[in-house]
Amino acid sequence: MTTHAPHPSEPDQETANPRRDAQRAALLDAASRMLMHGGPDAISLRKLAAEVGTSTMAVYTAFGGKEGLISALYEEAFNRLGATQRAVPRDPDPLVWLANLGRAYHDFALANPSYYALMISVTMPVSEAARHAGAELPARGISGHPSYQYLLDAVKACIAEGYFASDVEPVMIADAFWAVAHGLCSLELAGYHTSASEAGARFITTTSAVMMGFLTEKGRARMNLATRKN
Amino acid sequence: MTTHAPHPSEPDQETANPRRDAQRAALLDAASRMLMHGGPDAISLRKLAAEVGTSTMAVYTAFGGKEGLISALYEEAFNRLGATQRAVPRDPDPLVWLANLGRAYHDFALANPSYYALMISVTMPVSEAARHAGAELPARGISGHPSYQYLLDAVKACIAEGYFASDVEPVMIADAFWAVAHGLCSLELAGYHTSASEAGARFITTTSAVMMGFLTEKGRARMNLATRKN
DNA sequence: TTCACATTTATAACAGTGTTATAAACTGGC
DNA sequence: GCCAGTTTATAACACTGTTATAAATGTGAA
Repeated sequence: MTTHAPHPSEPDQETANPRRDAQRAALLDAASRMLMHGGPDAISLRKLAAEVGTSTMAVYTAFGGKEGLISALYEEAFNRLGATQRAVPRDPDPLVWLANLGRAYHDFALANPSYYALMISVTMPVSEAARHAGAELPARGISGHPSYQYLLDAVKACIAEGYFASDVEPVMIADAFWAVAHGLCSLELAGYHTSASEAGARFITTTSAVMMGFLTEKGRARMNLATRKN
Repeated sequence: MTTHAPHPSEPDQETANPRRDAQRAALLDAASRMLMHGGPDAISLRKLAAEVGTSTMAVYTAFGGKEGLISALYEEAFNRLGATQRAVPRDPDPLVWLANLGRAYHDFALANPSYYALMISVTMPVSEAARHAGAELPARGISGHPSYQYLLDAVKACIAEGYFASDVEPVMIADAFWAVAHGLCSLELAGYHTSASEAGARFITTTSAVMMGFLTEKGRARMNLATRKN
């Protein structure tokens, strides 16, 4: 609902038109609501224009078309995810930090299912079809995004601390965690897990399992101490 | 590819008339091709009817509509996955069996990206929108399907053999492997992994990691022996 | 202000889509 | 051959995103 307008940190010089930005924000907001209500297919340019009180042409001048609007929502989704990851405190223990990053990812996916589905849908093989249609994808996906960098940094810290084996590439470990988190969120959003507490336990169990897989002997010993402390 | 309809010399089983089934198969076949070409959205009932040489009404009498046709493709996808899982030999070592099941899942997803995307898309939060629209989902998803049963059996065998801890529910372990495999396939199909060999290595690394996480002390010792043998 | 240029808007038309009502064609059983 | 019961083809309906066009609006300089 609060699509942030230009603020002190980054003054947009080129688009200093408040009227245009307001309508653009209103369109994005209404589109976001439609997205959350029934997925990307539920976004109708006509209904959207009617809701904001303009014509469909506004979408074309502001976003270049429906695809551009969805790309904007796509960016919004990654920004929201990045914000949740940024909010995770950098714990002195990198394993704790990593676990908290995972929990934040999990919470985000469950709190914003439509946004999560959107960023996944673009990330899915459907993108091949979209690419074939001549459309350039909005971004390379999560890689290169700040949210992935946090994960990678946490993994590197775990390696530096001696928790994880140093003979495995950090990117591979980070991708493993990413894949696990994504897969778990997907299944959970599909409704395969009855209660929320069970889903939480499942998330912890599975992420801990893959964590265990990358631990060194020394790291495993430390891990056992940590679990005993809890 | 399709049964020869004109000649009535076919031994008529008690099943309904072969002419109808032939057209139904032709429609499903053409729809499958459209699906593989550009995803579910690329399936146009008009183009499909034109390709088969009939009208759009055929889709309604055979499948009840587009949704029914996609449901049929959905079932087809699960049947194909089930066939690949069934083809995996039941190795005396359940850990090997489990690993081979994972590889088969991986191979299927990469060989049939559109089918995989379809079964995932229905499994994804978009289903909530579809359910809200009044449509009943074709099935409960992978759970309850033979392909999941193979996975669950392999996990149970690993527990019985002493590889995996017996204090963790088999379903939870199976779901963990399922989530990992799904997440890895999703990311790979999105094109995040450059070479196929790297993707294969990543799959083995990650699945081995989560495997390691569920191993008992005894299982870990046996696992080390196995890796040494390779 | 006033004019000229650029942009954005609204309207309508276009090419699609899935779906449905209706009437013709076809089936299988007598 | 005839007669229900289906299935089909056609056309219409209600949508969709997109685009051409012209009016309205905003913008910037004289």
